[in-house]
Amino acid sequence: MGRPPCCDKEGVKKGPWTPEEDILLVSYIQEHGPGNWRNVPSNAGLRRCSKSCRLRWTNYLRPGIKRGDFTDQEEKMIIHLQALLGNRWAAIASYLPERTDNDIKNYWNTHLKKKLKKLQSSSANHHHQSSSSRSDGLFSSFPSSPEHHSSSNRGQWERRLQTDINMAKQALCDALSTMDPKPSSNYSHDHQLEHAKPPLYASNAENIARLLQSWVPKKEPSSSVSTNQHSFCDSMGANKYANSSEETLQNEALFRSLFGAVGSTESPNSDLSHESVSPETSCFFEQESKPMCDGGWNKLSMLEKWLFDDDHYSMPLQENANFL
DNA sequence: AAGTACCGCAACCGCCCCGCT
DNA sequence: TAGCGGGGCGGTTGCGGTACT
Repeated sequence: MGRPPCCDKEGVKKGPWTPEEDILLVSYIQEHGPGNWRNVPSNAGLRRCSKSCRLRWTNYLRPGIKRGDFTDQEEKMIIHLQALLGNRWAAIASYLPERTDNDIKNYWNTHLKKKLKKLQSSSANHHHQSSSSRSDGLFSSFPSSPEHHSSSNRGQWERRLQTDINMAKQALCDALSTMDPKPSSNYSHDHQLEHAKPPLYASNAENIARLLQSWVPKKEPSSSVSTNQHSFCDSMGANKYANSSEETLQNEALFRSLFGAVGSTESPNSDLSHESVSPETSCFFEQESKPMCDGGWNKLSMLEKWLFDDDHYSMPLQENANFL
């Protein structure tokens, strides 16, 4: 007997979610809590696949989700975590409680990949005539996956990776345990979110309010959905991108702080060492942390510290330098 | 102003993991 | 112990918006 589909293919609506559907879903989850997704569509009166409901909730409606521009700090964490963990977006997202794995994945694919590629090519040109080992080491610090490594080093790489993952988890555990008297060994981002944001559905109402704020009842259901959604996004501060000059400045600052050694001639071990977090970046971190209500980022400073710590930054650099 | 190309993101698809029986 | 099924995850797609010609 074959496995039945999670939902009937017939009569199941696909495509963009309407505000009405969002409201139905959020109302249901507020009342019953997330979980048992198989029953959610029927119980909530939605003609949607259970998976679709779950995704909509986790990627869009869940409380505490931050949308819009990624901060430099978030970018750095994503870059470093991607180097460390590969394309394990859920794992990466667990360290960025306000971002979803889908968001991070999209951001990586659309922004950071290009950014790093661009940086890689520019640096390759810059160092073409000089010793290449330096730049190789730098950019090999951001492998897309362990497959990029030679098989002879893979075992070693994996052991180090596992060690660092464990250390990261421990650091995060320590950081989070100070927020919540009930420590958890499970680090799904949902759990972290719940710990970091004590009121379970605190921002649901906010999400819905924002949703409704820009929602004009549509006359033609098929045509206004995306417009509404964009308005929703805009109303949530997702003014997608800053003007280009500002973005350029930010990128430069990012590159300087992230890859401060690029184009310079310091010793190889100085890659992304603590000087990679420039004073202005440190300052930025401080300022950036404060608006995070509940002190979430402040509480995570241990992890940040770990992430930007010399030793851990140098791990992938030094290790990966051997893989090319 | 119109047509085209490109980009970003929400959502879907299909595989995998893991708990339950 | 094997099979089932729910849920999670990463990769991919398709659509709408924007930039360019």
